[in-house]
Amino acid sequence: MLGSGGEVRSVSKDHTDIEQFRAAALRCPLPPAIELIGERWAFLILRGAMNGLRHFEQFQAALGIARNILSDRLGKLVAGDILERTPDPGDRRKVVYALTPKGSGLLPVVLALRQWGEQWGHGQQDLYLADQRDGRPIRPIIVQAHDGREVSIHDLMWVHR
Amino acid sequence: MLGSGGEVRSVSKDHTDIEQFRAAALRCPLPPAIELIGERWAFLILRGAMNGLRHFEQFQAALGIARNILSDRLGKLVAGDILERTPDPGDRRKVVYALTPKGSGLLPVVLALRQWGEQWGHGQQDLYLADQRDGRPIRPIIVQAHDGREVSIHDLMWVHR
DNA sequence: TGTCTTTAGTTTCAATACGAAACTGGATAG
DNA sequence: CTATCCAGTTTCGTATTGAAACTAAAGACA
Repeated sequence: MLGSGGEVRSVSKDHTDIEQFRAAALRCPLPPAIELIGERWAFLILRGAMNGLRHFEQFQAALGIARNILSDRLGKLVAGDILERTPDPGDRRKVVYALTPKGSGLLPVVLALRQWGEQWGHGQQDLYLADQRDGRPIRPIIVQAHDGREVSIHDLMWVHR
Repeated sequence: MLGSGGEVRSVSKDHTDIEQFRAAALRCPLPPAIELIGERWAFLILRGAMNGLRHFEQFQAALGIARNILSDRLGKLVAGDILERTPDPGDRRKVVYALTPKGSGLLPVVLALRQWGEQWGHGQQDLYLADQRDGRPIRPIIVQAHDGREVSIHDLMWVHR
């Protein structure tokens, strides 16, 4: 909020006010979101679901996660309306965990983090995501102004509604 | 990968192969990225840094985090080249934690998660982010095809380089 | 100068979360 | 009818977290 470094400019030109930050943080959507998907494994389970994993045993084998933790995380993701739990109609031993619309809504988050990791050298893959229509790779995920220009953190400011 | 549900279509039309998923996961940039910023508090520290927090005591007071954990997380973020630690030139008791370019690169991730939380009712704020140039709010962060069309998870496929 | 305060940690110890392995109970296959 | 599979749960040892007190260096002030 001071505006002298690598951060978003504050709408008030005051010096950084911790009380102000704390007040804003109370209504910020980030902490509840992090509580839902920020726990260890939750994000990787989400990635798994986005890549076709559906059953308990699949998640367990693919991620190598302890069964009790997997059970706990799947339950929380279901409770948070990110995954939907339904008995498999073809085999009643099995259970299907599928993304809800809310869960699919996390795709930009997952892809942005993946692209960031790729860009900064945290492993790289011989796989890329492409549009099915034309087979061309998707764009990097960026922050855009209303007219589509890419904006950096320095170009932003907080505004009161 | 089965392609019948809410996930990215696999380039191979085979049934979901756990071995294949595990192999791909080995080179996936997500797990290392999550190891860096997926720990409890790390993401909130990052948000704080993006909003002008600079000093240890500021982070502590703003987030209400235990001092030993804060110390540990700041150290890991510095080790991961997400924050840079420098003594404050004006007051040598103080230390400045500032975003590196790599840290600033996480802005799309933070904003995408924030927008998702806002969209799905996890708290809402009377603040919004705007472009300094024109004061207009930034666009929702989306996944785009090469030509700028918005694509959903169902429109995507994995392709081998 | 000497004392008080601020800043950025570290230490200690109790509470919580995690992980590996064994176990359970219902459904399916042969 | 028996063996196997699936989705969990239980148990117990280990690792992480959190609150509070403590430390060391630097600045403020008289």
